[in-house]
Amino acid sequence: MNPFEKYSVEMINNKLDLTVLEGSYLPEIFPHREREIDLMAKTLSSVFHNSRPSNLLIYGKTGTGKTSTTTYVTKMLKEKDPEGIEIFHVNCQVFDSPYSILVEIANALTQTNEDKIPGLGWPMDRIYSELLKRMNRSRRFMVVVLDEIDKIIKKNGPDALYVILKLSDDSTVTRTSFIGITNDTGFLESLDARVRSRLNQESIMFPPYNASELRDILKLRISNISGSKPIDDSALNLCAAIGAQEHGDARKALELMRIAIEVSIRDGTTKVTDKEVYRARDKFEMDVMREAVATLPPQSKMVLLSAVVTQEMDSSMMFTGEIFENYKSICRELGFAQLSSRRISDILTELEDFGLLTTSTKSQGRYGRTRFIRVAGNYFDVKRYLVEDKDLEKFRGTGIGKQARIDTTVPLDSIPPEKIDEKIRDIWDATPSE
DNA sequence: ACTCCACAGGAAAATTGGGGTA
DNA sequence: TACCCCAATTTTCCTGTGGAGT
Repeated sequence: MNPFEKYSVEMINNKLDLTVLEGSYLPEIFPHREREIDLMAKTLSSVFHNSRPSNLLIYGKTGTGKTSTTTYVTKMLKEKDPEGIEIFHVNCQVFDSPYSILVEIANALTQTNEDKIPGLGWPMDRIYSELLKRMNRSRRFMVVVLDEIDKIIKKNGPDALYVILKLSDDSTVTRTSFIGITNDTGFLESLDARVRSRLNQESIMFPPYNASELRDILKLRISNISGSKPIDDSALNLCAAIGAQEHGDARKALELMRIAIEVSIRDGTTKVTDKEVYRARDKFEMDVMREAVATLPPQSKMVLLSAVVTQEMDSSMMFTGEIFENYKSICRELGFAQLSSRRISDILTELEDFGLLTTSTKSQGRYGRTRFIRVAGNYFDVKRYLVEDKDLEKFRGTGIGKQARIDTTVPLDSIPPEKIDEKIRDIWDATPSE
């Protein structure tokens, strides 16, 4: 018997479809967001008076419904006038330079089988004029949603946005408006005045949900689940409470509920109780960490491995220098080229951003000023994820450039140190691409 | 008051590899 | 094929810094 039979049958028998609890699900009703939706609609409604809507800046913490309400409102706007309005949603975490964003928009504007602009190689001004050419042909209102807009500034400096926002001046035929979404409340201050005044023509703040608001959201979503699984009221309240604790995060509350239901199905319990929610929370934390580790670039994985090993050797505080030293020997051992200490410093910051490390800069007087670093959460779990990771387990040549593997049939010792990088390059060049 | 450790983190140069053109 | 342009990534070089030691 297929081992999945038991579980899938229950899914089918109960007609349980949990997609309404997933992050990508776009609801039709947004409880406690009436004010925000109205404000957004009021701003965008300028298109019906044939004038360009003001640019809009939306802020609020994660899971306060910024992205989904914006998606909903813009979708409704387009429904009102499908011919005259074009909506683009750009996730700036994926497309994080002005270059890639302009290319993305230009390629989305492709009509018929016009050539796609390659993601690399073209000069910036050519992309810009090509985009303008394509835009001015369509004779429409265009609304560009820049989701996680703070990422652009963070990666490219304050001038990056200026180039993009200039589009609304230069596109004479197509009137272009921007909606920026960010969860960084200090974002505005990091902009210089000209960009700020352009972007912040209107702004909407999304306040965090409180526990009772989260409960309303959960109730509404659950009522949309086709099929049923009994859910204790207290379990529902618990999800809401945890979500409220986490800066009013609806996404987390919904995700917890989804996992709790899955746990309940897997364990064959008759209903979802507090116990399932608590187990869901543990599973959630671990999944987040596992995912974060798995998606790291190979070099970051090695730095993290070094941190784990360093902490294991000496459970007291460790600092940047120790991690760098151990990182170097791990590289030697595994046959990876090593990056400079400056780069490792940045990677450590990145790992902190991912929540895998916690750091605090401390001054030790005579003994220098450095960051003290801890592996976040249970370092044994992190180590397990790393050890079972294929990048660190086998080092098959799936990396690129310097990240490729050294041929283990050639003892590392037989290569003079100054030739090692060259050797890696040779092997990489000889590696047949897939 | 002055030094100086061990870095943090900014700026600029250098390297890398895709893409275009001749 | 050789060569130039470009963005992205990494290295090199650099200045700044909090406070224990002297």
